[in-house]
Amino acid sequence: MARPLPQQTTLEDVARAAGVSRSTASRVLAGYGAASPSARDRVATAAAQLGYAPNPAARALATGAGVRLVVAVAGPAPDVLHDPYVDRVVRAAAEVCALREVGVSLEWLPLHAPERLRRLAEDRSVRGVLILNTTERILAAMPAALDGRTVSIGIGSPAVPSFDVDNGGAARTIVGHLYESGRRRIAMISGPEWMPCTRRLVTAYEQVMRTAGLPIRLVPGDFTAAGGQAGTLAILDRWPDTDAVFANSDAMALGALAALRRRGVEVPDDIAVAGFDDVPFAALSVPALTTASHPVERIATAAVTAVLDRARVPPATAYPSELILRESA
Amino acid sequence: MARPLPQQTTLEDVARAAGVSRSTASRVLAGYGAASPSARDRVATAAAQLGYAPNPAARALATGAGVRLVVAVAGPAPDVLHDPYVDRVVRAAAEVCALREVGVSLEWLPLHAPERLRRLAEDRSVRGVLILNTTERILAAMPAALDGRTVSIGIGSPAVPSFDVDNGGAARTIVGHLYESGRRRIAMISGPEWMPCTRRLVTAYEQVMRTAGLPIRLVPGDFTAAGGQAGTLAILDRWPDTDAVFANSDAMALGALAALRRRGVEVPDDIAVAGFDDVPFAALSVPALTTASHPVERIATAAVTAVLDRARVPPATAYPSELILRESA
DNA sequence: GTGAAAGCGCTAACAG
DNA sequence: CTGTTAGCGCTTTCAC
Repeated sequence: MARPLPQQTTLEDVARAAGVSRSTASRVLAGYGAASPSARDRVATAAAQLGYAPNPAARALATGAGVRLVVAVAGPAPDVLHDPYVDRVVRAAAEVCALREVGVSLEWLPLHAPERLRRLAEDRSVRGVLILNTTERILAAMPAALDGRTVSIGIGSPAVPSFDVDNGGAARTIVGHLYESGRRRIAMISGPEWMPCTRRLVTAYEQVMRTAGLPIRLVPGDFTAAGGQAGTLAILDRWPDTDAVFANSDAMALGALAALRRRGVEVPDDIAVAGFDDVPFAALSVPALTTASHPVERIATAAVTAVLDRARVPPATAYPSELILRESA
Repeated sequence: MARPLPQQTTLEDVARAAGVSRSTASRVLAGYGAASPSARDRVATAAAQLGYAPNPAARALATGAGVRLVVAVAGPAPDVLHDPYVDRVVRAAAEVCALREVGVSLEWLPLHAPERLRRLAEDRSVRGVLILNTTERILAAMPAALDGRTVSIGIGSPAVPSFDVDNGGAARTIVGHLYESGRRRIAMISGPEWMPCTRRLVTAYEQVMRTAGLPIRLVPGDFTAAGGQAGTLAILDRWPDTDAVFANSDAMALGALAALRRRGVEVPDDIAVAGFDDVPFAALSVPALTTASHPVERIATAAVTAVLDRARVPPATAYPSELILRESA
């Protein structure tokens, strides 16, 4: 046995001090269930005086509610966890969870083994699951036991509410901006194929371009700076007259900037470059990066709050992204 | 009551399948306490077959061990939580914790109200505490009830083991490198005054400079890019012949680069610039930033593992930082 | 070496 | 509106 912790005030103590039964105290503190104003009052006072704080473990055991929120990040390999975006989500989640005395744990969800979710479904310590990089396949494999305690930052389903940036709208805004500033031969470096958001960005880009009667110039990327450099060189090779590059992540955009500099191409004079994400250093690059900013923390907070409170939420909540105009486009 | 979760296999089930009592099964699974080889074997088999996983909440309730790890970040204001460094630590912690089915929550620890720790000490859901930006004052205010379940990334005390980068050594390496590459008028932009690591970097810098008979040129910074710009301008003003700037964070170094560019100063030809941290974009700046890389994830993992396992660890573990030579110095 | 029994702190029927 | 009662799943004395 671990060294005993200092005796903490328990619900029993509160009840005794308030002169009611434990159940009544429980009801009052829980907020629902019947309770006379006087009882309600005495319990509240006693709890405040004694500095009562419920024991989450006991509560979890009694209700079967679970004590932790699992952030499950889908991806082809465990290294998807090592991404500043994941860091931001986990941090926001850990902050929200702290208020409710629950903790966050972080796991990789193999793209091709969505049955791993079953383990989470059966684990009674799991209060809720937040899925990142959600794919159709994962949604299809979602165990029913997870219904009502799973949310997605990304695509959703009837059983899994979605909280996400309006990626399509954001892409249209960026491409629209490039168009309005006179660019006509706009290339795009997309993200990894397996990510659903990639498709949405690609579709939005293609729509805008086709509507404007402009050529599609699309090369695949991988969200890394190296990938951005490679993609940019590929674009320069295939379509030398390109006058704008929309990289679907800031890391790739920064890579694009590096590649162009090395080639002696002036940004934005010869070629405009736009990124996506607004990472901290997008403002510090040379030239400073025009990009789209996403309220990641706000989204994560809303998603986590929804799952912790078992709130009824709309099947999909879209968050606007903001165009951040700087020097590069 | 939340919708009932699917029935999970419980210790009772395992015991029944193994033909022993719950207590015996518990002992076997816990690993200590007496048990005949045969019982030991049957229980292990049954547990494996049934895919038994203990319920952490129940265990926590029975042992009083707690179900979450709190990452407490010391600082003057709640916004200390919003820092990529904190994100990295929390993410690493959440990854390690997942293996033990515990969660992480993140809290601000007011610099001037270390008594907040008492709340954590009394909270029976808290399995352990990881303190960031630890100060002497906080160590002094540490409740005894937290002994044995608290670790620090930063300075430590007899009661609180420390896991930290050898900041002094790292600073000596950086300043030494500047010296060896011929710089003699080396200025430093330090971090916030209240952070203990600031003092260590300052001391190391001063030692090296004094030993070499060189002038001390120190300006305060705040770890932000804006602060780095301001600090650099101040340095240029006060000591126009400065030939190197050591910014105590990459953000400040990047700010320094921006300020110097604006002033038409060539880096590294006129002035060398070195950073500290090796953030992802240090490699992408122009010129690419020479800096020191710290094994943040490794440190966090070790610290969290130590506190979760109640391991006996040395009072202080120092991790080496690595000099990352790039273009700026 | 093993099992019976008590209890961790809380919630939620269910009678009154 | 309130108290009684029965657990949630696990650990841990303490007799046998």
